[in-house]
Amino acid sequence: MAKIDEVARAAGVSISTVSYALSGKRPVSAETRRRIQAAVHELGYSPNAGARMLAGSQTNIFALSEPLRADSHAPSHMAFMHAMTVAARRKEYDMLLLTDEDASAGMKRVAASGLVDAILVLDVAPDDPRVEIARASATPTLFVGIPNDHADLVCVDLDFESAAVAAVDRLADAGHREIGLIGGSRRAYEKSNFPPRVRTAVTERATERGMNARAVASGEVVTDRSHVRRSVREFVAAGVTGIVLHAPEEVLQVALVELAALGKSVPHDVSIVSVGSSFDTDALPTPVDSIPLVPQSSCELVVDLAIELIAGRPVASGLHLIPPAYLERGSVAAAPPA
Amino acid sequence: MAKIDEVARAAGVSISTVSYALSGKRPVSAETRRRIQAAVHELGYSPNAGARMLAGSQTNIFALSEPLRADSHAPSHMAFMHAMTVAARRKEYDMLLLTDEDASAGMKRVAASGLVDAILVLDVAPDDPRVEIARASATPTLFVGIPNDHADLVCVDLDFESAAVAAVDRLADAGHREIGLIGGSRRAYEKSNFPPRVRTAVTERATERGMNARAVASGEVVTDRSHVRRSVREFVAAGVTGIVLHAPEEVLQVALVELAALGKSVPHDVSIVSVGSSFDTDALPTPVDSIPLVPQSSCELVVDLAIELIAGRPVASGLHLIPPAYLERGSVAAAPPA
DNA sequence: GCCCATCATCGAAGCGCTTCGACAACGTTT
DNA sequence: AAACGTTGTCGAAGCGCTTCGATGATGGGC
Repeated sequence: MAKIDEVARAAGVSISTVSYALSGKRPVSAETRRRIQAAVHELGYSPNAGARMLAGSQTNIFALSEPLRADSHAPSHMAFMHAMTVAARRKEYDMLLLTDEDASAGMKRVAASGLVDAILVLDVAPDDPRVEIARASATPTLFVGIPNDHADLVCVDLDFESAAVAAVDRLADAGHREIGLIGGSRRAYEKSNFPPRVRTAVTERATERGMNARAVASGEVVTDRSHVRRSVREFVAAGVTGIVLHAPEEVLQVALVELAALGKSVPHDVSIVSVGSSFDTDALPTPVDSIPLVPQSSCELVVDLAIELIAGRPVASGLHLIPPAYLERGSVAAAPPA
Repeated sequence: MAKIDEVARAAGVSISTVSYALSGKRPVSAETRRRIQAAVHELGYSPNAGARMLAGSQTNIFALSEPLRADSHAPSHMAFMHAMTVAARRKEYDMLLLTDEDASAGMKRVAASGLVDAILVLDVAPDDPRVEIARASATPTLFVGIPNDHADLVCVDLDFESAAVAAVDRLADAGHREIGLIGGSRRAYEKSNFPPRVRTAVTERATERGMNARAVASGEVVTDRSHVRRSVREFVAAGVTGIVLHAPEEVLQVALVELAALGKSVPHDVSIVSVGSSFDTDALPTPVDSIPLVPQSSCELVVDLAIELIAGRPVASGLHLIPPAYLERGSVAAAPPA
């Protein structure tokens, strides 16, 4: 743990010159900078975090508020936490973890103690209590996901409505007239914001395009796959030729297996599109067209916005929606003749 | 963001008295303490984290090194990260997340900058590169899991060997003579330390008890359940009456379903014990006897040990094994007559 | 009634960094 | 040759806290 004065002495300059050379906030001659960098390397110098926080006004730490409920879909949460931490590190920020039982108290604490420069909120519920804390706090707070009451908050999310519309349009363009939506678990519909948004957008767009849409929620797939299988059978019996799926990976797997069991081939008999999935549909036995929810995109955007806010630059409050991208994988074909 | 001098003024005392009243490091009269606490509450005072780090020698932050590989079992990792963060908070510590791509560099960085008081390492691989960093670092570093080369490291883990022995003994005592072990995925056997430990312990103990044991790995259950089902069928065909299972929840589910499909009832025809599972076997449709791997236990212990090290108190280096607990759930019965 | 503990409190010195203002040393402009 | 901006560097003042040594006030022992 070398200190800045040791570096200064080794390089034959003053402490402030070392500081300026490292921060780049004032010009330092090339030769001096070289000597300082050599000394830094030589001594393995790394500025003391506490001193930096105290003297500068930044901590270079974000807080990540992630409520880990027992029923959460762990892989998605992991993906987001990981993507967020990586995105932060790319900008020289570290990530401090806040847990659920701590959510509000934790946010207050890290803000009040100046431990973090900004708070990033994941897995936002429609009526999330963290919204109020955010409003009351002077520490920039950004949301990934959209609470009901989001005026004057900075929220980032995939544009689920557009994604749903794009999926429906793709099927409509291929001539499908009867489509089905398989959503997530009932719990997802209650605790999250976007499943109902997708459902509404799918049914509305289908109507606009003169299609007939039916929607079902998946059950708790980990424990019981029968619900999804039954839905698939009912869809097929009802003449559905296009399926939009907005659910975790397991649900898609089960649906594909059931279609195969029914002797229906994808995309010849039934076309299928996955919407807002945070997993890789290319990794499935049958690749599936998808409009993915890419954690990296949301996380990088939210980190960038956080940095803008920290720097005191203006950021538009309200929704920052990420335009959906349609990945063609051959699971959509022309509707079979009726 | 009130500061300590404002609290001091409001309480009519000096700054140092406030500090002592809050830390308890020197006696302060009851009356003075009362006034100070009132002022703290009134002003919403929370000590500045940076100043505290700089002046004191502690940061009250742990780093958590968690390599999130794509093939990791997200639910278990989540459970551990969460348990660790909660355990830390109970001791007034915050948790800083280190990602894999950062593992070694990140550990060095947080140690060199004095950002954290200790580093906690999760998901330890047999030949984990983080072991070397730990040895070279002055910052206390503790492992949950056991690398091959663990001399002079502080490692905490469930006593998997004893757990395996207890499971085998339970079956042996019930008169079973032919048992089968279903392990985790092949990858788990390569990347983790404990699956082979369990396998070895099970087969050795079975031999000691005069039993015949056969062991199989599960395939990648999320994508392909056939592997586990085949193993179960083969076990049954070979006359296995007791199954030890050391694998994720899904594997157990599949095994139970397959047993039912074969017309075998648990525990009447086949007894079954889960070993080292971090999930709740009570939540299954059929509760199953288990010797669980409880994240809270490991995490609380490792946090306690970290605090001892930080305080400069001696901690035995080497393995700190958590004794297994056998949870009886009625899935083991006397072996049926041959 | 005096001396010496004991207790409660205070002042001041850092902790290691950032940043502001100052100032040489130099070339440019008049 | 005087006046001026540049450029590169330095000294010193904090940032908000912890902690050490010192000091007054109190009370018990003789």
